[in-house]
Amino acid sequence: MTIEEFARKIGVSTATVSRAIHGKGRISLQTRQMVLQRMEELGFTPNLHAQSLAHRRSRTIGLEYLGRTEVLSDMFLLALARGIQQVLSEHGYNLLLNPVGVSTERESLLRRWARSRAVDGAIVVGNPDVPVEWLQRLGGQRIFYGVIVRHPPPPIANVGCVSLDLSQGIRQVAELLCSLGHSRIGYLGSIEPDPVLALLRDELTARGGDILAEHVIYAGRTPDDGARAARQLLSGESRPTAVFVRTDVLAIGAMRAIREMGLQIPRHVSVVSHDDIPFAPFTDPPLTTVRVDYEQLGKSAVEMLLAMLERQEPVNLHCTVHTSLVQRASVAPPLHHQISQGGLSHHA
Amino acid sequence: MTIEEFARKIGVSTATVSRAIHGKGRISLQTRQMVLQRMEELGFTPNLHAQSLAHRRSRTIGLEYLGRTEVLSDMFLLALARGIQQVLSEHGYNLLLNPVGVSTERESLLRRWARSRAVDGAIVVGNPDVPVEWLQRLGGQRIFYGVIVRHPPPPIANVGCVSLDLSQGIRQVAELLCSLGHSRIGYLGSIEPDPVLALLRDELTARGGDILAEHVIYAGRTPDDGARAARQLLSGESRPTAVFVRTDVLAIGAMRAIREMGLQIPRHVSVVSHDDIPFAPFTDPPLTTVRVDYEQLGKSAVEMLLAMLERQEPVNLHCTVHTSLVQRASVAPPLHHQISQGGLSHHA
DNA sequence: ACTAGAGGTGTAAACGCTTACACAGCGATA
DNA sequence: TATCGCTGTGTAAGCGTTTACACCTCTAGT
Repeated sequence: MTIEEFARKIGVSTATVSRAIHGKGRISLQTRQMVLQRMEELGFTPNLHAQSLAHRRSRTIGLEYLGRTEVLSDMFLLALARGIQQVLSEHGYNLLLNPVGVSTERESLLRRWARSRAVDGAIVVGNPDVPVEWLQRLGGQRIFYGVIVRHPPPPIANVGCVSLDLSQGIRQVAELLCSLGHSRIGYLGSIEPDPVLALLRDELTARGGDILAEHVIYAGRTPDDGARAARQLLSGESRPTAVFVRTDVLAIGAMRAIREMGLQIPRHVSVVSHDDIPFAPFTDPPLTTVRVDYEQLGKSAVEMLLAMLERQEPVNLHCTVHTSLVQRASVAPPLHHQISQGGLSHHA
Repeated sequence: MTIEEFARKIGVSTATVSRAIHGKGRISLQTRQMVLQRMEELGFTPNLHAQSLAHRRSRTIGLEYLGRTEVLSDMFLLALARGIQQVLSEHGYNLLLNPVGVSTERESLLRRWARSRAVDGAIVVGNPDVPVEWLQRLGGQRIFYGVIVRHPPPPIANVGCVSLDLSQGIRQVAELLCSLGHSRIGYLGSIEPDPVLALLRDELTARGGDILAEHVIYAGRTPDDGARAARQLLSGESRPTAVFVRTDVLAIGAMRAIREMGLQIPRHVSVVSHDDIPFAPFTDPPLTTVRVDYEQLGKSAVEMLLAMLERQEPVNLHCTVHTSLVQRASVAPPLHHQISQGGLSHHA
């Protein structure tokens, strides 16, 4: 059923129907309610494409995901999507997904979206990151973007960025470990370079702890990498009493290796990690880890994007999302601490 | 840039441009190539909404997910989406996501999609299932659906169904356990009623194994539920030498409980489970489990849907996707078997 | 030489909505 | 009573495509 047919059926003009639908323009309250009610009754819904064509906007935004697909950590996408969807639905927007494909052509796909007016704007998220040149080229178009990025680029017109600020979570890690009495902490990283090491070391030294150079080791990405690195780290002479593992995925392997070495967690070694993947509460023991609120990341990105779309001008806010520690059973005071200093006082 | 502007710029009519784009209608090869080339150069992309309006189809299909959001097992959505996207992109279709919201209004949202011609068809997936009445009401519309469903409903016009056929995977479980020498097997279910129990029991008894009534226990959904159930199951007098756990999520808890009871896996008790969630290879020990190919499930649903869309008639195929066992370290011959019968012969 | 048919192109009417503008009715003001 | 302004409604011109139809130019068949 078209608007014309419907209008004739209820005895008004198409303009009146349209005004009733959008609630703007001059229309009497009475007519408006009548039209809306009869819409329900007759089941008339305006054609979306005709609307988009006339409005020159589709109230649809696109989601583009670039990058590596990882078995275990991909689930952050789910949380991200949930956040994105949530905000979009509150504003009556739809979400369009780009078809999968090789990444070399992703950029032209995005451009195509923009030019065909398929979307009013897009959220771009990359793993591990969205290349800066990409973003710059994106800025040239008449469309707005909200990107979720690891390393924020210099400001770009029409491109709003949201990134993570890891410092808060890391500070909490330092606070926790030091307050438990750990002073010699191991660092099991993923890939170099990794600013988190410096962050953590600073926070630790400010509280009397430290990360010795020989206790820093970069592992890789998989649980097996983590296991290997843990064996290496803990087989040395002066073994740290606590280990910070850069990702939960690594930590899963590391904890297995630690157990296999005959050490107990957290009795002999405490483990703290990062990301809080859905599985983290179910490791053995449950993992103390820094939660990354991907849902919030998605929400913030969409909010920035929508703000731009509303005003039709770059609101080039660069905002960040904080992290925070989730404490579970994988940490405890160090063994020597309990004995030599009788210090259970640090127990929460 | 509109098609008119572009056509004028390159000195042809809009009709010619359109014919070049779609490669149908009478147009000389030479002209066509010229137009396409100049499209690249000038960066003209036809307006999607105008196209959809004129074509009366959008080459977009919707994805509707109904149901419970579970922490750990939701990732099946990711695999599903991957499969869906894959097939869609091969056919040049886009994917539209319904905004999140309460499930009571989901149906009217779907109807709205259909009536507003936002999508040509939709994939519907429900957890745990899509209500049959729903499907029946869906069938009344002029749009096609591909639904992923646990219990296939009676045939409905315009609604193609794909569901899982669990029998193959379950048979393989029985084969594996019996060939290893297990004869008394425990069943740790999730929620009643559960047809898998009957399936497994049949396959087992056909091979000399069995599930005693006192070895059947329904746990729930979470790892903690699994742990509780495992303790109950294995603390009895005659404890089974192997346990089939209905879901990996339950198994994670069950395995922890088993370890805590001082039993070794698989030395004292073998564990086989179902779903093969991404984490399954990383449990301790890695879980032997039945893989459910969600990606394929998504692909099949889309293929059915697209077939209907092409021919514009119900191809009411109801297809199924099979499962298959993935063997990992959580199974071994039973202890008594190794001793009393010296039977390591069953080791693969 | 004339026509039939086919291939190539252009013109203009849809597609189903929005909205600027015109216009009718009507109470208030002069 | 004529004028103004305001409210509510209708008319019609877009929005940017597709495609049926008309037209023109060939080549081939008679």
